[in-house]
Amino acid sequence: MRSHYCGQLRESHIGEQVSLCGWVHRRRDHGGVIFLDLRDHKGIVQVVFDPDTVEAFALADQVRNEFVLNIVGKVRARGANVVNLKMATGQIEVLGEKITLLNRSETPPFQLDEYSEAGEDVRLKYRYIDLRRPEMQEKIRLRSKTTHLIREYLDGHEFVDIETPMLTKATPEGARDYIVPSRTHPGEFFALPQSPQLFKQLLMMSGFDRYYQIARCFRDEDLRADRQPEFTQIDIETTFLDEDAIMALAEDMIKRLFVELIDVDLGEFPHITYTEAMKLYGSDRPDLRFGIPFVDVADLMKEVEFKVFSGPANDHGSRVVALRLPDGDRLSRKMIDEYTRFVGVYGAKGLAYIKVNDVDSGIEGLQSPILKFLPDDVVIDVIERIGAQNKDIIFFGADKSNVVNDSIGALRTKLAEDLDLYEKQWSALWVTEFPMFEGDGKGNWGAMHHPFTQPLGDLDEMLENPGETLSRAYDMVINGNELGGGSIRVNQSVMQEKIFKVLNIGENEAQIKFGFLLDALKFGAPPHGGLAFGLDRLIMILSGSSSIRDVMAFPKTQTAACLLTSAPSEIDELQLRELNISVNKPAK
RNA sequence: GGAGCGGUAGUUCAGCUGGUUAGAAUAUCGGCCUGUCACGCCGGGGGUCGCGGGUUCGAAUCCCGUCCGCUCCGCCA
Repeated sequence: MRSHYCGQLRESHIGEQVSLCGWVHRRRDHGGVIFLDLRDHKGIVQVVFDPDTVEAFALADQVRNEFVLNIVGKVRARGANVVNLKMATGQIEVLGEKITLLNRSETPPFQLDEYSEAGEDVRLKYRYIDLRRPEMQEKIRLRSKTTHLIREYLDGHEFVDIETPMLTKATPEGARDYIVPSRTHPGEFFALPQSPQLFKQLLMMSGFDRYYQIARCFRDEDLRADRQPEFTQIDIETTFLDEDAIMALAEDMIKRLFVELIDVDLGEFPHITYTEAMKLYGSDRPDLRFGIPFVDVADLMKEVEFKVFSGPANDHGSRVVALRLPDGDRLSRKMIDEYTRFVGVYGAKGLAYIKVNDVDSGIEGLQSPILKFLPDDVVIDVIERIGAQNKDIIFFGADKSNVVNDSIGALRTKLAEDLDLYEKQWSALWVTEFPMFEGDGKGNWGAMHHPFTQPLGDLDEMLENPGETLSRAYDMVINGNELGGGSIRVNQSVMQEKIFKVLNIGENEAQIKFGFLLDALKFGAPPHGGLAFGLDRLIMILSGSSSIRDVMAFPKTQTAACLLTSAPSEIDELQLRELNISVNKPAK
């Protein structure tokens, strides 16, 4: 039926008879001549109909947008005065000889041209039409190319692609599970996997040496612009490799993807420890496309009444940092108010700042609502430490450490975005030596990565001092996005038991939840480790998308619903009975 | 669970200090047009102002509730 793609026709085809299949992108009727722009996924070509070809002309008159046609015609050069340089096919056109109407179309719910913008809800309801748009075609095709290259790379490095179950065991750790009722075991439930974590570890114990899977994962948590309940991981696990070897391999793979897909050389990834990342940027996924590091000044302010920053008392677990924005005089009062509101979202109770008018004039050269609350020598010391220059604005965060890190860290990236402070386009790095545990301040510990991560250092010391214990975990960060992460796993049951002990998971509980893993560790479990990348986020970055939904063919809305299929939906009474489920609908 | 923005024609939006018949652009339909390419010109049709309640002589507009979409915090690795 088809001899050529619409978008592929060029001057080299002039004189050829072609048969094209596609959708009517636009129709221009000039009475005596009709132009149809025919579109397929390769692009658009103009087809001309002349009244001499009576039948085809009559049909071209009837045709409307998004009708599906087969057109037979002859490629010819356009006259010099009607060449369209905006079109890839603009040097030629097809003289239409015959139209076969393959299908009609109702008027589309939104216009498909590049000049119209439809709301996302309409686009999602008619996703099959939205995906016809070249922009969406490009993103979904980029995704396909990416997974292809990943498979090619990993296959070439002796990785084995192995599928793991989707119906699996609920794990109370981590995120909320999506639950599937079991018909054959009344009252019992499967969970959809949050990640293939334990299965891939078991596969290492089975001697597969190197495993990968492009695996769908599920987490029943609230959505964000970069988070969907159902998402895809590039899941990787290896045996007998240490973290440096694993990072080197993953880095090589990602670098190749960037070169081959978007022609970007990411360079060698610097390594930075978690501790340093938090100290300098207040974030475990710092955006290093620009500088502006935190400068700690708490020691200079020991004697200062902390209230001037609206923070809590100067006690343990708090932090005071300064952030130096060069040419800060470009910020209006209104913008500073806006940033004050912005940090408030993260729990900061205010945003103190000092404007540096003339750095050589001492205290006289400074301007700030907080100056009157601070001893002059303290202010001068701070200004000196941060290396202030004229026109700078110095922001301050003073509060509990996590509030300072979250709020000033977010302010740092927000300033970069708003003021375009980027010094380079790409920044890829590794963050290493994450803490093993995070506490709630009441002596309860949770695993920061997951409980199967190996701690660094002595195990007895870990039991003594969980808060100080680091781990053999690592994250890859690109432009401030956590792209992936992993760790060297626990492969000895003694170690695993001690970790459970810190997590206050009793022997019984551990047996019930992870008994199969603890058993497996006793039968010759080799050293192993790996990592997982968020495929969706990777495609977002590669395609420059601001929403994860734009790189998924059929994403869900913020309430985790599918506007296309109207899922989730109620099910039959009969289905419920078979599953031994009764539903209590919440009162509306 | 919380904060913010939005919901008006098929679509994108204006109207919102309450007051005749709710507008624009585009799409759509009809007519004209032989070189356009976001064609042009003329004419027409098209509205549960998200939904429910309230205030009022009168509500798209004010108030309360609710649903939906988006962004963010919490949550989530």
